[in-house]
Amino acid sequence: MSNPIFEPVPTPFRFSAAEHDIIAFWKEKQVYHKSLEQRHGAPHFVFYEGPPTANGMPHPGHCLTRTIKDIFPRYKTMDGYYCERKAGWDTHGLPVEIEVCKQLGILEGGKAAIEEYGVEQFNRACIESVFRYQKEWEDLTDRIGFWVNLDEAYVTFHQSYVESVWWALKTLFDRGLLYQGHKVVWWWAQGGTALSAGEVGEGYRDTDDPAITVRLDLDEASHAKLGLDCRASLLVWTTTPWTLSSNCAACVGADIDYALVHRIEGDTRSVFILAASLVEKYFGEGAEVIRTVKGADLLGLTYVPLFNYGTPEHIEGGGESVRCWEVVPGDFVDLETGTGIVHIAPAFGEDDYRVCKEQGVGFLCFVKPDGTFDERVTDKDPYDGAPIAGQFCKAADKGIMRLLKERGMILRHDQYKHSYPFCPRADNDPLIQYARKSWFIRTSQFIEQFVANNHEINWQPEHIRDGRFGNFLENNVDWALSRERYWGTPLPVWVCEKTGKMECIASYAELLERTNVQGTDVWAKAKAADPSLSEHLKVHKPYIDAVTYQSPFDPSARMRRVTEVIDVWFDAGSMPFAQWGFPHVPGSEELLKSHFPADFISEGLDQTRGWFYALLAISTVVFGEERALWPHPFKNCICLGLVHGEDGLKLSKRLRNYKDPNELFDAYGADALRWSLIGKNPPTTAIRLTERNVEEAQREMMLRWYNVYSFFAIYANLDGFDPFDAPDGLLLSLGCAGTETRANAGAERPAFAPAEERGELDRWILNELQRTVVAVREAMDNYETYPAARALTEFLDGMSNWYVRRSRSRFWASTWSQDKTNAYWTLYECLLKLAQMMAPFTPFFAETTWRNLAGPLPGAPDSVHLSNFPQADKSTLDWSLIEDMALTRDAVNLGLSARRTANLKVRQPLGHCQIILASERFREALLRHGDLLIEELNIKEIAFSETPDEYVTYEVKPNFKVLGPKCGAKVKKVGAALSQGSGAAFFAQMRDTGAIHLDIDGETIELGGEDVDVRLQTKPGFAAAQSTNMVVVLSTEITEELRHEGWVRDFVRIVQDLRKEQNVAYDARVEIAVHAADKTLEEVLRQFEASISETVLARTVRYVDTPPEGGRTGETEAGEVTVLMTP
RNA sequence: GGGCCUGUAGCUCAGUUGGUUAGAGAGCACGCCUGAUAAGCGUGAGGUCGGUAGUUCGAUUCUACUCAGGCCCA
Repeated sequence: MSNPIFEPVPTPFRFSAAEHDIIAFWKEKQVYHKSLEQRHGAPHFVFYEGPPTANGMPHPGHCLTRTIKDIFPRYKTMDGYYCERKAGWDTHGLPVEIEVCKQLGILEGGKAAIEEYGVEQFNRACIESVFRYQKEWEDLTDRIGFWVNLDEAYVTFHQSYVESVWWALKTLFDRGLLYQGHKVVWWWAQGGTALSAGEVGEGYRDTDDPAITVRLDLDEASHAKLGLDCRASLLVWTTTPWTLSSNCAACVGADIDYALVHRIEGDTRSVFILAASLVEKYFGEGAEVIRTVKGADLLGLTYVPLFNYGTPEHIEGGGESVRCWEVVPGDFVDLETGTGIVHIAPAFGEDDYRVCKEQGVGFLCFVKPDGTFDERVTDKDPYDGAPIAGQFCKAADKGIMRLLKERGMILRHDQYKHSYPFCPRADNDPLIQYARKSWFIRTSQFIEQFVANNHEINWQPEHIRDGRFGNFLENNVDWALSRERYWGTPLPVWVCEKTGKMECIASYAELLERTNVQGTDVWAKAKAADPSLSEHLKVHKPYIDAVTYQSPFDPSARMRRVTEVIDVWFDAGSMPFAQWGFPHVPGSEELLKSHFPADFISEGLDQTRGWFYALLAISTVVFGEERALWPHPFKNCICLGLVHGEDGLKLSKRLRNYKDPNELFDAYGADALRWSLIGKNPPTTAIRLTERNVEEAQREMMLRWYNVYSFFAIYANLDGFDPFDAPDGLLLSLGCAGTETRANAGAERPAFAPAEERGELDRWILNELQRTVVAVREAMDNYETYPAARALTEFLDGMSNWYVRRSRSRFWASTWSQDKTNAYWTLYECLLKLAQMMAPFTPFFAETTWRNLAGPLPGAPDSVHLSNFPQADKSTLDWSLIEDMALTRDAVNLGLSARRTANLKVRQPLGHCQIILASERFREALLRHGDLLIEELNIKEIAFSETPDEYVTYEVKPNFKVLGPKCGAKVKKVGAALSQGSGAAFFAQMRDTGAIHLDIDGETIELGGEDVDVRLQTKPGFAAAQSTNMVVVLSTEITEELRHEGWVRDFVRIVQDLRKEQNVAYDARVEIAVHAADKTLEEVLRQFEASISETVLARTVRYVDTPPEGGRTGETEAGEVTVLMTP
């Protein structure tokens, strides 16, 4: 032991400390860079990092994404690919602006407050805020073992990135795919800004609103069309009376039935039109329905606007061709609420806007951006005479309703409780849906291509493709690109101030090439005044806004940039090319070509409509539509489930329902955390990150692995096992370079023997190893971590709980034999290959074991991550070996179970056991492992019973899976016939003639061996246990000889316990003094003294008459013994 | 309100051409073993496979509806 081959393994093992050592080792030796260099010239495995934002703290959910993103690149690199991992940061957008507003204390002031503060100062604050938590992010990345190149990360606000995005927008602009229109947003009128979806989601709460049913009177022309001669009205329902003045259409479902209901009001007759199924709800049972028509029959009917300022000249984009106040079809009409006819105000509803656009209906808006009615609204509240104009829209509801009631236009007035969003920044301000001028990309034109492209992607889980993502694509609407904000990629469109004609600019340099460029000095001055300003700010607001040039459309006019910035999703989705600065940066084209499309990406499920969509949409639209090139820009995508907290609910900062990842790292290690995330269930399902799970992962996987590793290291060092003479075949399979074989200098042990020459147990575990390699590769190649993790867990279990357990005595053998050599080589290979297979999942401990174990191996890489992932040939697997061992383990378990039932502890040897088999084909396998059974069960012999009827009864049942398809409905009768007859007789018939004949309804049916299952049932009164395959019956007779052997084992156990207690070295010899209370026991001990001494390494054994001073007393079946042990 | 996902042991989860004794882990209880030892092994208890109906000789599995939870959207 003076010069151990392997580093002694510390006990207990500190995972966290060891991981820090590994991180230092990776850094010092630049292992990540080496892993790349080593694969230089190999096929690329392309990975895209979805950029996180570093202006928020990383939380436990990010542990999962970073783990998955690490696993596959590591795996593929070990498997021979070249896989760069370029990090990225998402830096623009509303979340950044909100953070800064909070810092500045101007959050509640809306956009006006930012303008007042100054856009220049504001954006400088933004750029500083962007990397607020960069260190925390980098620390997490390191600590969890995510290998990614942070030094060359792409950053979305960098000039090269912004210009790349500009280039993409210009290609769209030039192809006519970028256009201006309206976008209905959730609008915070008081703050003058649209809110992000997230913010809107936060603000929903239950509120009471008026719900009124209003009549829209059809005009004369429409009366005629319906053949009516009296006043006729469509009934519409709304919870927002203030939107009625901007009504432009009434929407019906083409397939819905509508009723024309006749009513007498005073002395006038009227007809009301509404969904047929709602007539009773509105008019009671006795309503007179003149007739029923389909929605399709109502299309094109026109009606009189509710308010007199609803006149054609107010219609935006007006003119002869624009229609208004007309019945149009819509697919969103439902009959749950309202009348089946929907009031359409395109300025105040997304569906409304869409349907008007599709139908060519005009646009009306009488509400200003600040939420008040404009001057064109001439009505006054009949209650107090206050003008509606100037009132806040929602506040005007009351006056408008009074007005309509007075005119007899309201048929019904209810209250309606529903969930409605308020501004989370100012609780009492209701949000309104409001159409804003906006820029769009014509994505809806590409739906077919999106869908086809999507179909080529391998999604994990699979249902995303046709489910969530597929549905989303099919319902695609044009991408609303622009944002009326400050900190974002500026929309690179310049407008001629006279003609309104536009140009799109693809880079700053291109901008400078224009005629008579002015305004660049604004940036120059700012930079001169403060040289610390980031150069990248040049392409941002407000500096870029200052740059103007002479209009090519009218020499007297200037071109000025539009004011908007763009959606941050467009930034993120542009990363395949923008990360290289394509096409402006020299060399970017080659980089793009070699890194497109990605083989693998992964993010949380919530990114379906975010990054995943942005990537696919931009790529499809920008890089063409050729089917042959699909899928792009990613081939495989894992959609991770959401990480939930300790309580199973979604992570919440407020509830603090999760532990800081760093605490978990310290307590259990990053490996355990990683394994708990991917090894316990598929990462595509919702995952609970609990301390218990991490602790469990450590115990189940890491500690078990550590135990085997430690076992090996202890005995290999004791025995001086040195793998220096590993044959080339083994070296090669481990990915070691191999060197000249060193001379077997004075080795006392037998040489390495090939697997096929080793014993059954060795061949078994090596087979299991092969099988595991096959399973892990199969799963990983299909981007499924969970089946891979299960296969690995099972392998480790077999290795620890069966191979090592069964092989212990071989390692302890005092002299080298071929068998001992074989055991060492077998376990050694298993541990090394396990380290390689686990390396992608638990990179730290895999590295720890590899570095120690492979150290003495000629030509072994320094790091497991520089080695090759194990190969395996499925066709050479010996399945019968695997099955036989499973059968043997089954027999052992049954024997142990029987022992327990009979209360016979394993230390008590028994004479024999009888095994009764359900099938003779098991016999040979069990015979082959007879020694193993004898040892595990501590019996003298095994036998296959000649008189099974003595112990068991038989039940012969149909094998439904086989028989079902053959006999169909007759299986039941077969089953009945079998259960009525004697099981033993059927079993005998089957055994003797190979078939069973049954008479069913006068027809003879022959059942072969495959057609039936035989079940064995133990008769009562035996120490026995059964499974589907066999029954194991123990002989419970204990002869004197057996009893004495049991005593000896009791005694040995007491001494061994003492050795452990006194910390006696594994190989140290001792003297013992014994006092046995029972004289017979002493005699027995004397009789077995030689074997006892050998087992417990005793030089001498003394028998004394009184319990020795300081001795330890223990209990045997033959009473107390007291033992004193001295070195 | 719409789309998608999930409901299997007290807990966390497996379970594919539909086949009759539905599994694992951890926890619990009991026991065993121990030269891996702050480990290891076994046994046991615990199930209307969310519910209802249908298809079928047969449904945890397929279909429809329904209930509960989650996510995305509204």
